[in-house]
Amino acid sequence: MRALADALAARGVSLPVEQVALQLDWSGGEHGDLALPLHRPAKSLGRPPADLATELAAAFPPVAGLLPATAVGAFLNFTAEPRRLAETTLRSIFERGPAYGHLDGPAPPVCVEHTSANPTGPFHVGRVRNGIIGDTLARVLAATGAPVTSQYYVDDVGRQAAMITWIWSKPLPEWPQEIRAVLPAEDDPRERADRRLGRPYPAVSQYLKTHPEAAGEVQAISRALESGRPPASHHALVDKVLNGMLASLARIGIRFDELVWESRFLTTGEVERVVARLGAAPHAVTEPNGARAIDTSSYGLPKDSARVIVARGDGTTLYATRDVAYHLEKFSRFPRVIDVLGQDHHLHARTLDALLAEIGESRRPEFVIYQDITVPEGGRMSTRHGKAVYLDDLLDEAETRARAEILARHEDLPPEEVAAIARTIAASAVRYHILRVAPDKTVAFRWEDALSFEGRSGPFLQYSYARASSILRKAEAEAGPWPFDPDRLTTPPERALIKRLSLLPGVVARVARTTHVHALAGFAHQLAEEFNRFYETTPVLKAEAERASRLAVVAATRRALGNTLDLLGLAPLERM
RNA sequence: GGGCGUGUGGCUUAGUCCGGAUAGAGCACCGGGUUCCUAACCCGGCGGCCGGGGGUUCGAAUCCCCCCACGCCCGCCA
Repeated sequence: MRALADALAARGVSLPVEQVALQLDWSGGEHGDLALPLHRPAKSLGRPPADLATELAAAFPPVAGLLPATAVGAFLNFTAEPRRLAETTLRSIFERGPAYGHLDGPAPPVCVEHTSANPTGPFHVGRVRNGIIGDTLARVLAATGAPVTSQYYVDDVGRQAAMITWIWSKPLPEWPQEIRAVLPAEDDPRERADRRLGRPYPAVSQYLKTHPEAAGEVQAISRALESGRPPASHHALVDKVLNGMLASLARIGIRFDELVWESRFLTTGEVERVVARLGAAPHAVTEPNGARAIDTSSYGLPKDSARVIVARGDGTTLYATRDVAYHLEKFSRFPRVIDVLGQDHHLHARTLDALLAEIGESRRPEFVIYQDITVPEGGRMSTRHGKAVYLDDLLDEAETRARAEILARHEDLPPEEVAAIARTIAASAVRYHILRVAPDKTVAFRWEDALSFEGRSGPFLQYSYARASSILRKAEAEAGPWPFDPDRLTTPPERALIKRLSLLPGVVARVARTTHVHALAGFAHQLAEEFNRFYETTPVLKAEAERASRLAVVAATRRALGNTLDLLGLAPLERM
């Protein structure tokens, strides 16, 4: 299929119209696989487009793997020769196996930083959108042949982390009453650390607004953290909360190659060097109170935020300054650097760009910006405003429902297997539900949608995979691999399915280029849909002459769908 | 006020970067389908002046301009 564009371009030159190749477009419709609109060239020739189409169709030389070009109205249509498409597609899937859909590479090493939520407590669904996008992007980039490193930037020196240490370093009797009130009457030892240790956080945040003396204590801890003398319990505490949070993410398949602790850049002196470089920068200014700043008005930032403070009068630094140090380190290791950020960080991204420019750094991270997840009452999901749905709660509910669905279908499965399948279904439902929406679109969270196992959902993909597995399981007595005869794969559902299978590598390439991971989610649904149509209309095990060839189609679909699930971070299921 | 983003059937959305044929899908609703490989499925139907207006073009959901609505950001927080 790829060769088609080249073949046409080569011939296009010999045709009277030069810009032919530029008009090529995937139509994917009933008219053909590739369509060439001829309105423009016809106009420049002063001829009716339909005439030109007819003439070109007749004159177009045969191309290997293509049916003869046809003229429909003003369009010149090309269709892949189904026999050959089946042949090359199935063969490629069987040869490449788990790598089908992957590109040959190599591609330059890339760093994907995502999630990086402050270690202050459990994840709500809004925060998890970052990880779902980032983790999926990392998987797709790896499939292009790039060595990928995913990073979680742990802010262990900021005010948020200081708040956690502040409250937990006090003996319980000394806790302010309004904070203590949020603790449950009895400690549940089974509770994970992020939930237990993060529980007081919203109350602390509230309390500090009205209690300056407490805010002062937190400030003191903050300074201690920045100066590299953290309270004894600090690191272990943050580590515990963080590990609880990571366990939560692991439930939906999100994982990290590296945890990057922000404190590291302070202790190595890298932040200090950044401050020095910024002090010597072209637009460096010093505020009356001794704070160091950069005037970024020449970078087109909104004028109200044109002055970016990089160090306070007391010498302590701010998030943006430390982020510069972090990015310099990333640039030293990776030719390509991607940051996944919520839209509330958009201004920060532009500020970071400006600061990098100020110190003469020419490289920039690529930002993948996504919009909020909102709640039905309005506004975005937020722990502090008490408008949050926690990932664990959502997954727990999804598991409960999945279990009921499984039990309604299978009475004989051992409980452990039911539980394992339910976990997998729950994870895919939640992950897919977030993944399917374009990142620049706000997601309005609704329980009934997030818990859907039907239609455009993760479980639908898994169900399709399970159906394919089931057929192959039943056929196994006769053992694969299945030889196929392209001449026996001629029904419309078969052809449509095979065409879809052939598209996966192109989708991977496009997603890697655009970072639009939701497009892969869309492809997965189309593939599963195509397979289900095939499944409903085309007998496989009971077929006679076509049996082996159809089994090959099922095996190829199972493979390609499995690879796609893997790229999406969803687990395949042999039965469900 | 300034900046960024979004607006597509009742609801959720794809397509917008790179303009082309009848704007794809899911949910809901209506009507069908299981002696046959898992009905978490399939088939059919209903439902769209693509926020509004202007412009460019043979052709606009897509490009340009203006307006409206909604969300977020505009800290010596992160």
